[in-house]
Amino acid sequence: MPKGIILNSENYQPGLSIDCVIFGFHDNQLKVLLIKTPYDNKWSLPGGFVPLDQDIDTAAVTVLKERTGMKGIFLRQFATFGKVKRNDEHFGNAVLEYLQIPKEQGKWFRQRFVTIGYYALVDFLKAIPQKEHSQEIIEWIDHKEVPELILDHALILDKALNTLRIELNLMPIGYNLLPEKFTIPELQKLYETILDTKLDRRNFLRKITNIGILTKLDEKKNNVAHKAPNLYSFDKDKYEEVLKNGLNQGW
Amino acid sequence: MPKGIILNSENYQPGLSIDCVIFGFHDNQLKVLLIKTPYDNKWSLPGGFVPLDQDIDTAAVTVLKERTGMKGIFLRQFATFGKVKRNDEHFGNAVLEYLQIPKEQGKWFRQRFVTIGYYALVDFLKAIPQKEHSQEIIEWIDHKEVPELILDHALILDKALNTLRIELNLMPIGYNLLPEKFTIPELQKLYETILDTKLDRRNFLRKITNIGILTKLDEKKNNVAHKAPNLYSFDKDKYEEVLKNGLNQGW
DNA sequence: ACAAAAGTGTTTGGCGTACACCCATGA
DNA sequence: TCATGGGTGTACGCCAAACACTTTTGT
Repeated sequence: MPKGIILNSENYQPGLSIDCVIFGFHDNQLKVLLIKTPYDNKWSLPGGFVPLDQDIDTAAVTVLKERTGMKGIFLRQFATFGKVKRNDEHFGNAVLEYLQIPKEQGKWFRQRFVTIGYYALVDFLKAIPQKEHSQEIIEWIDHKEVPELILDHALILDKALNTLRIELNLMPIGYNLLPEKFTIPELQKLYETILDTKLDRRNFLRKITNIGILTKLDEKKNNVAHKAPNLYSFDKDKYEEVLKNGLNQGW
Repeated sequence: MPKGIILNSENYQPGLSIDCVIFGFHDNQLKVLLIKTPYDNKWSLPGGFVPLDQDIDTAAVTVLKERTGMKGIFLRQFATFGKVKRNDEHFGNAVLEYLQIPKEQGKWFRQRFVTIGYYALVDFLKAIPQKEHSQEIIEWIDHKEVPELILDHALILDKALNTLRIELNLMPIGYNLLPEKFTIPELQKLYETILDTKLDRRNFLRKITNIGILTKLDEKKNNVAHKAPNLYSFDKDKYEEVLKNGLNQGW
């Protein structure tokens, strides 16, 4: 929240917030969009409050649009966090001080906030981090080099990543994180990064093409060291279909 | 909430509730614990509010304990529901009227409630539905014969069941829903009921025993028509281990 | 004896895994 | 020409799916 703009707590769902874990993929790294808090040396997930007249999903979409300039993005609720101690007193006071809110009026910030976690998958190149004001620092950070986060945001991030790992088995994912045209090795790197393992190239190719959502383009990536890899795109229709039905049925 | 006992809204997290989808298994039916609303011909999921000094998970445990008399049960948060319109005006007024609360003081009930959904798996025979007061009607109802529910509870129930279906592929489940000693056909019926399909007996046996969490007992079920099936129990240690690591790794 | 449910084994096909060779390109 | 990464194919093993016969027990 920008300094000086005091939110009217009457207009928001009390004690409830949204936090978004926004994932992007670039330079073979899984990145997370984080915001530096001005009053502390910690970072935070982009988040917001829930207007009384907005669905929680809508509020999450709003956060995403404000922070990436993008609409119609893959966005999914994954968990809600509501430990009594998740707002520590220290945090509340630091915010109040920074925003110069008298303590009596600071009830809003010191109450326990229950926060609903959403994670989003976005095309790194299309999502331009948006500052809410000129001094704000908002950056893509490699998920392996995440600095100290406020509150329980580390826990939230962790849970988001875990959810992503599990959902990777239930649905194809690259569609949202890669540009329209991409190569199989790029897609594989994405999977490897998310899962934090190495995968076999040949087996990966077979498995991913067997899903039937990829279209091999008659085009190769250029300006590239070594042999030029083939470009692919997602078959949107088939992708949607698989999304609905799921991948690994199991039983 | 029992008639006449007016809750002090000061003590609860505003605009937030817990709803529990409590599953049991009996007579080859997947059952859900539901409560009849006194002021309407609809039913509702057991739920409650979140005391300011309680974690949301704790509040869910409390609901479960109040309603089944059981502690230490399988309980899992699965989604949070917060559409603006999920509290319809009509519902709020009906509650207020029944509880004889003046409309001015009824702000608490007419605000939009965001509700956190939990689902629980319990041993039908051990969980005795607990009334909060003598007139209350609380019953196990076959999930295929669920009557009309208030608000968006049908949606919540649906989502819970869907989550259960998905998690069935990630972990063994019968442990929580069956008595200590059970037969393979019973376990199979449970799976069939949850998934709403028929499974092959022989393949099911192989698959389920291959997981390595079952102990074949030297004992058969008696007082049963036809050939007496063997009794099994879960190997708690191995079960816990599998729970941690998950079943279908996928990638 | 018969019906209904339980126990058991085999075959087949597909998918996951492991692994090796050739090709294209920039340095 | 060499190093690096990309593309392709094959053999093996396991698991899942399909399927039939025997056993037990109550009626």
